[in-house]
Amino acid sequence: MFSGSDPINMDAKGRMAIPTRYRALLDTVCGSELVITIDMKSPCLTLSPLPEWKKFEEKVAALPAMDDLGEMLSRFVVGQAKDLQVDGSGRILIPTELRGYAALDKKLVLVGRTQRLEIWSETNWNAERDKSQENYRAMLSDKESMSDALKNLSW
Amino acid sequence: MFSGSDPINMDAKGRMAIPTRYRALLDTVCGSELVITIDMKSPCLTLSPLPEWKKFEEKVAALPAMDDLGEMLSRFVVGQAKDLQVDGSGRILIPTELRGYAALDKKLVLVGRTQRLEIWSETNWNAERDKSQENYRAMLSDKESMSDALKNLSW
DNA sequence: TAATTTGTGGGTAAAAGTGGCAAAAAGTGT
DNA sequence: ACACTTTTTGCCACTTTTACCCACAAATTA
Repeated sequence: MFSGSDPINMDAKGRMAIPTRYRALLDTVCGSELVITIDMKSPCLTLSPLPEWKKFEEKVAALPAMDDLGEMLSRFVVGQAKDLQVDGSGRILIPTELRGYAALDKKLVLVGRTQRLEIWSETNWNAERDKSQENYRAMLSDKESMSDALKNLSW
Repeated sequence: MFSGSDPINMDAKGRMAIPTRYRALLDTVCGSELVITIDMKSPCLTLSPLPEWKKFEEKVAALPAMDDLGEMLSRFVVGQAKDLQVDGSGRILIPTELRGYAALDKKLVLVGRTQRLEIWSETNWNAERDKSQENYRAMLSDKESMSDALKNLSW
């Protein structure tokens, strides 16, 4: 569904334009109703079409009540999820309270992750990419510990 | 499918001509629909016919969801993959956001890698070639650490 | 050397992205 | 409850980018 990255400027009011190549798609899959929340693993936000989000929310709700991870996800991910509507000019308003978590300022990067989108500050995005790249190269040079998954990924 | 390297100039608008010898081939195998993304191992971009790309994307999608490697590839490789169409003059437009990663400026080198193509800046390409050559010679002189595969590679 | 093909550089029109204004809505205090 | 301030939202206009087209130059071929 979503792939590729787009550099986008957030305006002074915290609004971000959705790339035109996604707009028609979003309109058909969810009537342009989106859900935004934090990503627990990385300093970025995630943006999903409403139906996709609901599937995730149900999975979290189904976790055992005493499960620590479930509790955490429910509180911080579900607990901070907000509904958004794409406005007439194809933009969304990123809630103030979420901007800090992902350290968003003017320059953003919107990243397609198949079922959902990620919103990064340009700074965090570049830093994370460089870090991952180092890890990846280290994995490749250490043949011993290389996972089967990686060995089979001929590319 | 692809082999050999071609020096190509990127114009001021970020466009790059596809060598003539590939054009008919690309038209038949993928209707000139290509996918461009970053290479995690090296500071270059990779360019693949759409069907080839899909195979890779499926492999990544099949990796365990909690796998760090899978997450990394999905985010940075799939996440930055953009579809391209060869234009009427046999050129492609290299997305702005990918140019920086591979440090592309005017002089590029297009390298055939069997199933896909690599796009290098001339500077990075020369640097990488020199570095690899040194490594290779070092490996050849160190018989101990030479892998069987390399020993059996008769030339 | 002429003719054809390939590579390169622009021009232009359309589309997309961005910023700002102003009306509307919500919040605040008297 | 009303007036005033602040925030939000919708709208419009400007700028930048992209896509498409054409023209010229270089290289290849006849």
